[in-house]
Amino acid sequence: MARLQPVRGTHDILGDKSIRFRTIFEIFRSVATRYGHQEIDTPIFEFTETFKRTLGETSDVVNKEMYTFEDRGGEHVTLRPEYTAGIARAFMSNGLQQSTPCKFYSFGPIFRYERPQKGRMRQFHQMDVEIIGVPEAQADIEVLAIASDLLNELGIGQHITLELNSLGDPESRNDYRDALVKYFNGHKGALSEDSLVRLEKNPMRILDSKDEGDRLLIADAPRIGEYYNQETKDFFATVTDGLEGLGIDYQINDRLVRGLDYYCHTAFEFTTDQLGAQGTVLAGGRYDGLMEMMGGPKTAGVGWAAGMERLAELISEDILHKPNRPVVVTPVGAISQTLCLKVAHDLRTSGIVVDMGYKGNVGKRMKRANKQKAIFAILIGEDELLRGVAMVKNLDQGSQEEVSISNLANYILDNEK
RNA sequence: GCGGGUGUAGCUCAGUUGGUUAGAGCGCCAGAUUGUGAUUCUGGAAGUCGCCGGUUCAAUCCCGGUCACUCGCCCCA
Repeated sequence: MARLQPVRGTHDILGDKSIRFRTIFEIFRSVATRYGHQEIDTPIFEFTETFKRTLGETSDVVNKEMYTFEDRGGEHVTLRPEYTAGIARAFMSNGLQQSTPCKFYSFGPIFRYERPQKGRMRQFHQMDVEIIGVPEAQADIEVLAIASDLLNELGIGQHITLELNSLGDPESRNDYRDALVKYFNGHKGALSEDSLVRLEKNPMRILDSKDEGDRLLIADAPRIGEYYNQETKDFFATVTDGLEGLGIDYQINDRLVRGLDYYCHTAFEFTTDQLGAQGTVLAGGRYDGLMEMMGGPKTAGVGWAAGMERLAELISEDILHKPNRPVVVTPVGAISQTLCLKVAHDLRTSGIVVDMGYKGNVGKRMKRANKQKAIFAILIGEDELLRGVAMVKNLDQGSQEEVSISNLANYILDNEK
């Protein structure tokens, strides 16, 4: 038994969970498709270099969270810890610079070597949306609209807040970073241990700190808004105006920063208070510097990723895309076995969900039909066989009536809800 | 990677101040009911008490380690 368990932080997806995943993905696909996005599936692993270069050597994702290994050919590869780098790589590999704008969506497993918690695992699943090759703020608005539509159609929009910030263009961002470093350097003695490390590696991260002492300092720290140049202000105003025009609520959070190095301008997180410490359900932003950093031509991009497992915990039972309740075909005695197989097959061909047990007497089979929440049981014995009819029992009402076998499919299609 | 909690049947959980055969509910299987389900009744199967080691005449219980889960930190979807 000891080893008959999944690797730490991985889970089997079956039953109710599987239905939840499918429901979310189908709604996601429907929304993304309506915005003209095309599906893209990139490999679940890439050369390690692809992620190292884009995520930044100092990020936690690169330093302690990647599933990296050497394959038999001596290549250094890594299970993807996020989507954007792989999609950007695919964009360049396939020469899509010729075909911008590119609007993509994707769904699949993501891997991070982390300590598991609720809503956080080592293999989890993300849905991803990217618009590549559009420097205009309209793309930011559109991508946020997709997110908003998705959460609303999942029925959880009211539990989720959109937190929005602008990291500014590179000039604004650098000015602000310098000001921040200067400020915190003057208060080193009061900073937490974690934040002292952040000060060296990723100073803007300090703004995120949950440490109480840090929070006092942060309250008086320079605000990013004070360092926006005109271009940044205009860009951000276009985004917020667009959201207001679409009736999408947001909250400016100027402490919201991104862990990844390639973001600029718009950064956002959709958060909830219903998932403990893992409140972020969907997050993303603009990454105009990414492609260049990867060695390609300068290409704008904006997108987001949403965590499937976290969304699956939030959606309510009644939006689930469950399969139709089955109809159960029940031979009464061995004599009608062959006919029942044929009847079941014909009903399936007509699009009806049909189950037929493999053994057992009528009582057993009815019990099983009930357990499967079947809507009808179709009983065919010697008597019915000879007369070309079937006994159709409505398992909700307990009533039954004879229906001619040639008319069975129509009868069921007319009477199932 | 750091700190706290937990681990007894498929599931939810009792229990043993260390002592012979470890319990319940739900679920599962069978029968009452071999041409009719849901209720009911009767019976049954199912546990290396997470794993390894230590203390002890004796450990599911105490101690150590380990694995997994869980809550928080770091970080993130």
